[in-house]
Amino acid sequence: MAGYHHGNLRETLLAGAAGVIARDGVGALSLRALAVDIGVSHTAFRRHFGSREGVLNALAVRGNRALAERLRAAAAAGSFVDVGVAYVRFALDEPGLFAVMFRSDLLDNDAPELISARTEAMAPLRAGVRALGTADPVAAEVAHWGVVHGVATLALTGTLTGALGGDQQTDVTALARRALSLLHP
Amino acid sequence: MAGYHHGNLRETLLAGAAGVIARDGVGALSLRALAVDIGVSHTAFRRHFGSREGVLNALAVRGNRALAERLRAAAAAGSFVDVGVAYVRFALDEPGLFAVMFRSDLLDNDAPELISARTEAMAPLRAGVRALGTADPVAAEVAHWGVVHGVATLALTGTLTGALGGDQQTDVTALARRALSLLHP
DNA sequence: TGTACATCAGTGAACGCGCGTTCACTGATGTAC
DNA sequence: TGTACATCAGTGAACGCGCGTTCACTGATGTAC
Repeated sequence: MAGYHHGNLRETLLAGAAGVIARDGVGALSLRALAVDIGVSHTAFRRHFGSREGVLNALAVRGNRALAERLRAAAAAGSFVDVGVAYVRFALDEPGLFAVMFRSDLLDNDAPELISARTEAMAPLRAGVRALGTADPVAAEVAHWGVVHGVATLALTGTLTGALGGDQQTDVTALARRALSLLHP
Repeated sequence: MAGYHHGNLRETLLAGAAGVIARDGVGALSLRALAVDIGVSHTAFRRHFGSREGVLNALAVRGNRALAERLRAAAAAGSFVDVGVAYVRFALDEPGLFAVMFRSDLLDNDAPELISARTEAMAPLRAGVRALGTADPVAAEVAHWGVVHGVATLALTGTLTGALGGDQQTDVTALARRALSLLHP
C-alpha cells in the first residue's frame, strides 16, 4: 500500500477534500496541506485533476450524482415529501459536496459532465412536481426546491438551530418534513 | 476631499467591500486591493475595524439591520407574503451583505452588536408567523424562512434561472411570491 | 520466458504572487487654558 | 485670540506565510515480440 504508486489517489484526494470543505469551507481547502495529510507529493493531484478547478469540478459532479441517486431512491420508496426530505438529508450527510455543488463561481460550469450531473439531480424533483398536477407547476417547483434548499443551507450555516431558540437538538430533517407538509394540504 | 484625512473611510470601505463580495464572493475580498482602489493606504482600515474579521462583522451587522428595516416596512405596508418577498428582494439588491450575513465561519458570532442585529432581522418573520395562528408555528416559520432563503440563495448562485430552463428573464421576486402563495391556501 | 521499450504515476526543488499583520512614523484635528 | 498639547487618522516599508503552478526528474507498470 505504501509504495511509489498510491493506487487510489484520485478517490482518497476527493474524499479528503470533501472532508476539509465540510469542516472549514471551500476557501480553506489547500491542496498542498491535503497532499501532506494523505502522505503524497503536493503536485501528485495534477496528474488526475489538472488544476484546483479540476478538483472542485470533480467534487461537484460527484455531489450531483450522489444527490440524484438519493432522490431517485426516495422517489421509488416513498412519497414526494420524502424526496424533499432526502434532499435535506443529503446536504447534512455530505456538507462538503453540497457546498461545492452550488459554487458556480469556482467551477467550470460548461463541463459536459457537470451539466449532465446537474440535470440528473434535478430530474426527480421535476418529475415529482409534474406528477402533482398543480395549477402552477413552476411555482410548485420553486417552492419545493426553495424550502429544502433553504432549510439545508440555513442548517449547515448553523443559522436555523441558532434562530429557533434554545429548542436545540432539533431534528432538522423532521423539521423539513413538517415544513414540506404545509405545501401539501 | 483629497486631504490626508479621508473623512468617510469607514463608509467607503464597507460599501466597496460589499461591492467586491457581490461580484466575486467573500474569498475574493482583498483589503489591500480595495485600499488601492479607494486610494488609501492598505493599513488605514485597521483604525476603523481592527482586522479583516472586524470588516466582515461590520458588514454582517449592517446587512442584518438593513434587512430588518426592509422587513418591517413590508410588514407595515402589506401582507405577510410581502414580507417574504422583501426578504428575497433584499438578497438580490444587496448580494454582498447577504452573502456575509450567513458566513458564521468568518464572523465573530459572539459580538453583541451582531447578535442583536440578527434578532432584529428575524423579528418581523417570527411575528408574522405568530399572527397566522397556524397549528404548527415552528413548521410555518421554517417553511417561510426556508423558501425565501432558498429562492434567494439559488437565485444568487445562478442555479435557479439556470435550472428553470430557457424561461430566462424570470422575475425572481414574482416567482418567490407565487411560491410563497402556495403556503397560504 | 525473457527482454526492450512506452506509458503511467508520483517526486521535489524552485518560482512568483498576494495576502494580512506589525511597526514606528507623520500629518491633521480638536481641546484646555 | 493665541498657544500647547493630546488625540485621532492615515502612511509606507518590512515581515513571514502559504498558496498554486512549472519543470525536469525518477520509479513502477504494462505491453509487444
